[in-house]
Formats: sequence, structure tokens, C-alpha cells
Amino acid sequence: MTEKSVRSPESTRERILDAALSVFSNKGYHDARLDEIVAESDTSKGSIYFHFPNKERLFLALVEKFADLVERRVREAIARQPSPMAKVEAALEACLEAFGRYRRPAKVMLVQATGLGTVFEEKRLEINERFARLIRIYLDEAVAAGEIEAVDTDVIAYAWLGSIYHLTIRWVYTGEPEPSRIVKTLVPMLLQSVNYTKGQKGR
Amino acid sequence: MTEKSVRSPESTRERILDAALSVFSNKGYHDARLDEIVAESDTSKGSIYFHFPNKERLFLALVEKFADLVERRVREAIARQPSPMAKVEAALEACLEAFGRYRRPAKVMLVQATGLGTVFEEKRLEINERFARLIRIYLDEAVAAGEIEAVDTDVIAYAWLGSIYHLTIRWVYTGEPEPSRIVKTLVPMLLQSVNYTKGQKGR
DNA sequence: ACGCCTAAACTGACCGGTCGGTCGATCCCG
DNA sequence: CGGGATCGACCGACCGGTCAGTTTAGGCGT
Repeated sequence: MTEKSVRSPESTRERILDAALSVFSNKGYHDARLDEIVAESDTSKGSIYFHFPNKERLFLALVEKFADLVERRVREAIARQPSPMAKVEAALEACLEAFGRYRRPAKVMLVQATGLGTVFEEKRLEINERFARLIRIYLDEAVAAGEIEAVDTDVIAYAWLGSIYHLTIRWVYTGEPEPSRIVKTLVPMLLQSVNYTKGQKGR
Repeated sequence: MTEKSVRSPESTRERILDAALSVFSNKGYHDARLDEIVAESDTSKGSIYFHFPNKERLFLALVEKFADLVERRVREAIARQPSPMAKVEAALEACLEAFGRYRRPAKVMLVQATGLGTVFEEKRLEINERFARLIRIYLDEAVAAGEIEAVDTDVIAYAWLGSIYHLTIRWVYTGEPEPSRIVKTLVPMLLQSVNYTKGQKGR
């Protein structure tokens, strides 16, 4: 029955991360109990502390893992496009798509990781900076290439991220509006905000 | 010497709220110790529990107080304007202005109130809804009046709030960019995002 | 004017449950 | 049989909340 034998350390680590994701996303960092993660992962306190130095790091591992995933998706999407503004558009879509596909990790990264101590806040700022830079680079290129007018691309990039985050958070909690609807309205709106109307103008 | 006598209950309550704002904004909800609020307010544990039923409610009192303040400012700004889009613009400016003026309350409301339990999350959703509705109403009127094209005003309103929140949060932590710079770039950008260019077009 | 009484306001020592983290025992693969 | 991996009973610091008691303000009868 209990097929507990023969479990690689790798799989144990994964099971812990899975359970942690589940518990953290439901309860939030502080209300998440290690004992609950133990139960859900079918491991033990000791095992968790063998693989992670403490609760904080376990949590950060989750955040980092998801941030890396999203960044990878975005970079791939960008690489596929030829022009700066096409890259920007693809980046926005990829980002929203990733958040939409993974509700729980999104919740952990965007919500649960907020309002905890200094350590967490620094990680958040770092991740935001990573994504913002990703967008800003091509926004700047688009300006240089004359695809859009000159603007404060630093502010724009953060504003865009804020829109994406906020709508995603709302969707995570209320289930509304659906990701597809968000993309449909938000992406054109953001492009419009820098006065960019690709090829065909809106109907 | 110690002019501790003659303190109205009102002033005590205020002192507790002041101290709580200071401690919560620096430490976040969970790392904030009641004992620290006691020390900073020069009162006592019992006094806090005389004025507030528990830590949670004390915190929520702060959040509500600030949300009410911002809402009041926004409503006043709106009342001063004649046309729908002028109201929308004024609302955005008033909102940013209020956040910019009160750094600590902004931090508490936008950051520290996040990722706590269900109770807090509901309060957040409620406040967001209040602000979003405030904007959406006049956005809808603007559409009806033909000032802007038809759009998904629900998504737009939340996206705008997200931009404002996110830039404010960043400013709260890094001191950059300055509120004035945010307003200067963000407001025109948001108006542009619904293809609205008031009277004079940008240079 | 004066002491008496009550209630509101306030104090701070103390309690007790909670939960992240520890550690010695145990398992089992190579 | 060595040591990486796992287990889970146990520890004890920590902190929100309690409560018995003290102080203050003012109403009231005489």
C-alpha cells in the first residue's frame, strides 16, 4: 500500500516544494504551518530542514522558481519577434499568459510575498526590476527606432507591470475578469498608452 | 515634571493610532509588536485593548482611516470638474497626490495590508472596488458623452489603479521616482491609453 | 464646600498556546 | 558499514491577550 520506499532525494525536494506551494498559496506565509506542509508532502519536519535551511528560504525558493519560469517564457516570446514594439507586445502577452496559467504560484509571488519583512521586500524589488528592465530595453529601442514617441520609459514600464499585477491579483481572488479578457483589453490599451498602433488600427 | 495628567481619551486613542502607524509601517503587521506600540505611544497594553478589541482591528482602523481620507480627496477633486474626462483626470491626480503626501499610510495600505489573512484581503478588495468604481463611473460617462471611444472600462479602471499603486509602492521603498515625476508621466499616459487627448495635444 | 461614590480610563505583571527549529535515532543504498 | 537521507518527539522563546487592581473626573447629597 504505502509505496513510501525508493524515493529519490530529488523527488522528496519536489514534493516538499509542491506541498509548500499549496499551503503557502492558501494560507499566506505566516499562517502556513510547517506541520501542514509536512502532512501534505508526506515527509517530515526533519526532511524539510534537510533540504531547506528555514521557512523563509523555502518560501523564497518558490518565489524564485516561479519568477524564473515567467522570465524564461517572456524571454522566449521576445526572441521570436523582429521589431522592438513587437517584442514589447509579445512580452506583455507572455507575462499575462504565464500568470493566467499558474494561478497559485502567481498568488504566492504577487500577494503572499508582500508585506513580509525586509528580506522579502528586497526580493520583490529585485524581481520587479528584472521584469521592468526586460520591458524597458525594448521600449527604449522602439523609441530609438522611431516606432513610438519619446517617453519616460522607466515610469511606463513600472506602470505597465502594475496594471498586469493588479488585474492578475484581482483575478486570483475573484476569478474575474478571465485572463483572456484581460489580455484582449489590456495589451491594446498599454500599447495605445505610448501612442503605438501596430499595422491595423482598432476596428 | 511628567505632564502625563489631563489626557483626554480622544488624545490617547490618537496617540495609539499614531504609534501604530509608525510601527506597522516600519515592521509590517506580523513583525509589529504591541509592546513596541505601547512604548512609542507612551500608554499601556490595557489602554490599547480598551480602545481596540484586538491587534487586527487596530490595524484595520488605520487602513480604513487612510482609505477614507484618499476617497474624500478624490471626491472633492471630482466635484470641482465639469466634464467626465476632466473628472477622471482630476481623480487620478488627487489619488497620486494623496499617496505622495502621506508616505507611511500609503505603505500600510498598499503593502503591509497585503498577504495577511482572509479578513484583510476582503478589506483590500472592498477598498479597491470603491476606488475603481469612482473612476469607472466617469469613464462610462465619458464614453456616453463621446469624449472617448468605447472600452472595457472595468478592466481599464483596475489597470489604472494598478499602475498608480505599483509606482507608489516603488516610490515608498526606493524614493524613486518622485511623485511629481510620476504624475507628469503617468496621468497623460493613462489618458492616452483610452485615446483621449484633452484640448492641446502633447508637444 | 466637602466628602462620597461610581464609572470610565488606564496600568502592567502574568499566562498559556503556539510553532519554528533541533537532534538523536533510524533507514537503506552503494 | 559509512553516510546521505529521513523521521518525529521534543523544546522553549515568544507575544497576543487577560484581568485584578489603580487613578481620574465629575455628579450628587448635605
